[in-house]
Amino acid sequence: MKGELSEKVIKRLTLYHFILNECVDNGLEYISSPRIAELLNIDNSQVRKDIGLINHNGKCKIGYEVATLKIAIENALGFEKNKDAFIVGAGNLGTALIKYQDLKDYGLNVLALFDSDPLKVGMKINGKEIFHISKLSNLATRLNVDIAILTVPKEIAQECATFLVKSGIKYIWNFTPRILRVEKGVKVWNENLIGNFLQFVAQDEVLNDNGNKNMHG
Amino acid sequence: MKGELSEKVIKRLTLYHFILNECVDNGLEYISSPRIAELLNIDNSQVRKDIGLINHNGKCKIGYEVATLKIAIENALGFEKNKDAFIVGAGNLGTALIKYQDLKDYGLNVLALFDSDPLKVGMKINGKEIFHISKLSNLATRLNVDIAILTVPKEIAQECATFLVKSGIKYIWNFTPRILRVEKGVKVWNENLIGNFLQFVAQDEVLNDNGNKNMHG
DNA sequence: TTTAAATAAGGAAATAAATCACGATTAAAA
DNA sequence: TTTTAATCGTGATTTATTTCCTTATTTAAA
Repeated sequence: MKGELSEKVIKRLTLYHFILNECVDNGLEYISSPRIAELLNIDNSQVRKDIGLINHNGKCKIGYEVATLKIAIENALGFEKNKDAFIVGAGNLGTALIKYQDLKDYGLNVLALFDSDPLKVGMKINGKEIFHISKLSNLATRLNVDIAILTVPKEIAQECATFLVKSGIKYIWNFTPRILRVEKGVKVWNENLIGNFLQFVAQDEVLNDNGNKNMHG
Repeated sequence: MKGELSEKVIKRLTLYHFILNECVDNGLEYISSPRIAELLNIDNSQVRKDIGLINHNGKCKIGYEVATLKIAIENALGFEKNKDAFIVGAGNLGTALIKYQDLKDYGLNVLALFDSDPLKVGMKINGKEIFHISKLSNLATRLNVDIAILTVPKEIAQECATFLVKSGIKYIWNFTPRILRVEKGVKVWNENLIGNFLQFVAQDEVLNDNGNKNMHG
């Protein structure tokens, strides 16, 4: 890999990966950069640049081999490495995520959920048990888990984050609308579902440009 | 507003909005750009530039007024406009989203869900009825809805999208891992939950830099 | 075999974004 | 009142990203 991939490049690579999966389903062996670019409404040389960044080569006049490019992207983005995680907060979003097959497809393996509600503790969702939050430290150590998906109410987001860090969690995928204070060495990825979509809708109504667009968030 | 806001600016503005909400909860009246920048691990002049883009002014030596900056961001991002939407696909993600209070907080009002499963049709989730997908065209016209949240299985994503467009839908918030072909005038926002997070984890393990980071996706 | 057309690869140019630097302002302390 | 220090606002600079353009390759058609 030629250095670190930027956020923008990563997003496009995941979109290329979507397209490659569809090619596999349809039995397509090759796909060209102009074709990928057309589907995403972007410049075709950008597609080639991105693919070049992960050191993958195509064939002139033909395009890229679907099977090998797919693997190259998976390797570049770390999909092939299995990573264990906990979901903290067994509410609607937490339970939706545990049922979300895609997480597993992309190598993120959720081992258990945690909640403080005694009514939820002991229940199983999709075969994964909900433990009381007080059990998290022990289990994180025993199972060597350092990734947490935080889906608790915003009011307790910081408190939970502090607890997670104390329990040895190093990566927090934060679905709460709070900016978490964490100590050095801990990384937070803030997921922000709605912001971009609304702006996407709002801005278009202002511009009223009416071109078709495929955008990624 | 000074022209169109870039995707990156929008993301940061939503993060500032998170911080401002917390300030309101804590009774803080003013917040400075260095403070916001510190929470997000970004440059403080960037915070000022972003806020300048939405034509909001701060006070030297004091910072920005929380209440008015919050409103300025809400106006810039269109949170204050009420927008009606349908959820298409009453699976796990669809039902989680209908229960997700944040959508409403940000002005996105989900009126109903749609599914093709006869067992689901007629049920209500959070007071919102699940209709058979065949009813969508009529309801979209009657209720003047042009936003659809697509949470169906990937195998039928394109088929559904084509149907939605025929039914008058103009904005598709696409949670499926497929790139949708839509005609001119229809906009697709591709939500891609996992890609960035995994890269975030994977890349850090390679670098092992151990600085703390708050990042947004 | 030759020609034509589609494409990859990658350097160069143009555009966009982030950072730096500093003057102006202002609240609070001396 | 004067000084000090924090902060805003913004032009200039640097860095990153995208687009453009040319060359080389290769398949398929003439």
